[in-house]
Amino acid sequence: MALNKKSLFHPDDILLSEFAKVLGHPARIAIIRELAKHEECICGQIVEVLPLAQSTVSQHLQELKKAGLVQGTISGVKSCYCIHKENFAKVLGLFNEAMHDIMLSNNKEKCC
Amino acid sequence: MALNKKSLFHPDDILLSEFAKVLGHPARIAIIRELAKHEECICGQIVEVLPLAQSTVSQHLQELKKAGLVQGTISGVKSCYCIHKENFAKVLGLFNEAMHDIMLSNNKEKCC
DNA sequence: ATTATATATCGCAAATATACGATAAAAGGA
DNA sequence: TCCTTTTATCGTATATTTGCGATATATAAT
Repeated sequence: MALNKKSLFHPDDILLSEFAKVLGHPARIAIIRELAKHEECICGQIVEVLPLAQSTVSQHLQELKKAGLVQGTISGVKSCYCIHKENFAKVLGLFNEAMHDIMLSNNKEKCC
Repeated sequence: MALNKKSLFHPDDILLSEFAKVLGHPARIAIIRELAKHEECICGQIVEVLPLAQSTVSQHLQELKKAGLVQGTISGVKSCYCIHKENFAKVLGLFNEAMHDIMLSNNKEKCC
């Protein structure tokens, strides 16, 4: 690869691709789903649900956090995570907007 | 990594993550946008628009094709691509459904 | 027939991601 | 205080992705 070309793209495309990328692993989809499922924010509970080692789950959580889709606080020995709804809604909105634009694009019929 | 754990996840999560993954690179977002922008299906035109070598663009196109989001036919020397709207709409629909469920999940207030 | 053009594929190098075990850190309980 | 529990981080191995140049292939043009 030599150099990372990602910065050469349009910021909008970078933003959307980063949102997509972080959801581009089944473990992270599963984590988000698990967080959505429970009132209480989960912590080590997620580890039990996923077929992955604790350290790996922790890494996935960090990535979701870094992307702003999840927030977490330490409460005692445990760590509490939940979906960062504000951020999530915002980026999801941008994503949907972009996808919507694409879907009603003007290549009416099958072109190829 | 040793073994690929992806198959241990729920098929739904795998499907969604694969959709997200293929959109997880700015070049592929840009390609989709470019395809949506023009009536005519683009081919080498995409190469001109992107800051990447022709072979790299071709690879990204193949990935989009493999994921079913794009279709392409050869017309003469040129190659014509367009968005596979049917597939795209279907997977996007599933994705939106899942995201929607997540957004109206029951962790009412900030939990952490 | 030769040449030019357009695209796909191959082979490789480098970057990133995935995964785990080991270990660190920090709080709670004995 | 010492031990246990919970989570984060480090180091490392391996897998995957990204990217390019070189090359193959196939059509079009001369």
